Amino acid sequence: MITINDIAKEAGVSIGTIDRVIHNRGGVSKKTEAKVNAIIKKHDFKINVIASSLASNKKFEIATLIPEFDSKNTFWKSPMMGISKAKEDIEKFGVKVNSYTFNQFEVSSYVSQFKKIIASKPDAVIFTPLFGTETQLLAEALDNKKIPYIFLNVNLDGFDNMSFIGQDSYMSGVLAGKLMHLSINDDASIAIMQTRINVDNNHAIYNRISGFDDYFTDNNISINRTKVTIFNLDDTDELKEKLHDMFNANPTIKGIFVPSSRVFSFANCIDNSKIKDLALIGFDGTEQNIKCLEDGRVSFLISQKPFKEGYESIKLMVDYLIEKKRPVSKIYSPIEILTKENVKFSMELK
Amino acid sequence: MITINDIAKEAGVSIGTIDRVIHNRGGVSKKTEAKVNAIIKKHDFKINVIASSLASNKKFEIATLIPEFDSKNTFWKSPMMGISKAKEDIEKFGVKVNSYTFNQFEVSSYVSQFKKIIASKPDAVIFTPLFGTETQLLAEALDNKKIPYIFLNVNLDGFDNMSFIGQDSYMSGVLAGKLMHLSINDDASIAIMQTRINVDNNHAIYNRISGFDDYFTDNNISINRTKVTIFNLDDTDELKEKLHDMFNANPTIKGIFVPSSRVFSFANCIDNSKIKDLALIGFDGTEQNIKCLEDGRVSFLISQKPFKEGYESIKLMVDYLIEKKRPVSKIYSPIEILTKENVKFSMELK
DNA sequence: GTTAACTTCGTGTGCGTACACGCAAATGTA
DNA sequence: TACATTTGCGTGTACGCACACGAAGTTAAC
Repeated sequence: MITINDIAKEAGVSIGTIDRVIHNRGGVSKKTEAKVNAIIKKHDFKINVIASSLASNKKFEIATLIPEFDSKNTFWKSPMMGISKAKEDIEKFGVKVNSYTFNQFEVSSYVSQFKKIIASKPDAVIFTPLFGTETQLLAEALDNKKIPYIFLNVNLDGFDNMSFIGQDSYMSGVLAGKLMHLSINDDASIAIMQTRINVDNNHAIYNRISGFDDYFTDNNISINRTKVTIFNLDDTDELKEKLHDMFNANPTIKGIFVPSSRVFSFANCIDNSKIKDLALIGFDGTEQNIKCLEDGRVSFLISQKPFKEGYESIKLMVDYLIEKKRPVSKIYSPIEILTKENVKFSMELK
Repeated sequence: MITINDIAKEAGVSIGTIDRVIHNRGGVSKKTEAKVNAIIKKHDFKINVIASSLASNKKFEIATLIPEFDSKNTFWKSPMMGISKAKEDIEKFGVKVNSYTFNQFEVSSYVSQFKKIIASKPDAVIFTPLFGTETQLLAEALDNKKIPYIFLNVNLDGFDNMSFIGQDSYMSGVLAGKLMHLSINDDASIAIMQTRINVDNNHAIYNRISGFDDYFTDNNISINRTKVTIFNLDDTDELKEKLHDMFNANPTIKGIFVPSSRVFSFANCIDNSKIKDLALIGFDGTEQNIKCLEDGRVSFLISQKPFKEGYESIKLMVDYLIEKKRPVSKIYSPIEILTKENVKFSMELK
């Protein structure tokens, strides 16, 4: 393995000069440059990434901004954990990650956090552009400063974002439709549970419902589907009552589709005797959901590996910052089907 | 980020001593060691892999031995690609990977390749212990030389292997059973396609069939299941004839379970008009299988991410060689369900 | 001869690694 | 007891390889 030193000797110049040639930093005569390049080519010299990253003590800062999570809305916990994991992994490369969160129900919190980020002069930003209009303005600030940014989980068109990482929510809805179709008889009917606007990750939810609906429409399956709206998922009494009314009004309901990560809330409000005959399908392998899956109260969970999304978004950005590798513009996470049988193997390897 | 130097200062000793503590090289008094360890723990010091691998100009060599693949038996292609990818990734850490393959139908090829590996004096070996008796002898040689090894894809008990990475084939069979059950009516019947012994990855196949069977038995589902044996999958004529006979003999067959990666062979030998009403379930997201999935001739594929298995086995070993991190003794890959809807998102991120 | 503009050199830096060596206490020997 | 030898514990530092910047050398221009 040839080193910069060997080249310097062979070319009869110092390693400083070699370094300038390699990095095109100028200040080298045409003659010397040609000579050095010839030697580099001759020996197929490749820069030693290890030594390089040790020497170039460049310190990058990446800022991340995603919605906060709490014990009820745990959706954003996984991406955050992925970000944290990536943070550890890349620390050794001298890249710092500063994580910010915002309240997804308050535009003002989004804006103010974003402004903080811009003020911190990061080298790159990874964020969830939940609010279109405001993002317009904020992204412009990043564009002006030539700060690269990646959209995480929510995609908006017409922006200069380097990439988008997230799920194809529509397709995951279609898949949910298929699984539901397999799980119930054709003469049964289905309830689609909706929550009030501004729910956790509501952008995706809308698409999931479309996909779910379209599966039945496109395949000419005439299973009856009812949309039921719940106002407060944390109000167990309301939920139980609503469900009770629902089953009374429509006793043929055998499938319940919950297009959010809250399927466990429903599972916990249905009697054990009744739930046996029901197919519940929901999203995201959160702790509570997995519990329901394991004891058979939920049939399928669809997960988009949100941990990995968070993790990869950082890794991608680091690859860009350090090695100038531009990622592709859209990266879809896998749409994973979780069942009782495979769930315990579904956590990330390692 | 805390360095070895900071620790030395804080402990009031030299960095040499810190190094000895970190690597357990002895020659440090209990007192000093405790003190240093406390500081290491306090600051959560992690060795800087970059600097470490630069300094220790050690060149590790990992040998891998897995079955060869060809255009028909493509199962082993993915692990090999995972190995190749990992190879690239770790090259910069001064770790070399030498890949060997053997003919899975010839014990002698396994043994001779293994002997080559031992002769090459590798620092670690990753291999598929397909033949038990022979492995006994060969693994002993590794034990004697204190060369660590990981089992890939096939697990054998009673060995000193550092870890096993592979799938829980039994459970993937159970899952296949569940999906099959969902896909057909209770009055239909199922054909389980067996191939002659010595088929690609036959170890797993046996377990898959057990799992599949047990799903029905354990859940008291009385769907009729027939086992059909095919001698040569590459003989299209034999296959077509067998299938034809089978459907004649048992017209209620609506589900076909192929416990290997060869489900595409079956799909390609069934008329388009007939296949519409059939549920075909197979294993592994090989190119040909995915094609069948996409055009609807196969309902489900179950995949254990063999690429990732290959990739992770190397990474795990590198972590051990460089950082002395011992992996857990058994690592199961996810049992992934592939459908028409999610298959295009299932390739690895990046 | 002075200045400015180019080129190139030399070296400290990043962070561990590993080995040579120093020093003191413990043990051995006569 | 007096001295030598062995152990045990630590120190100091030369690497590994590229990076980056101040300083010095060279050339050309006026």
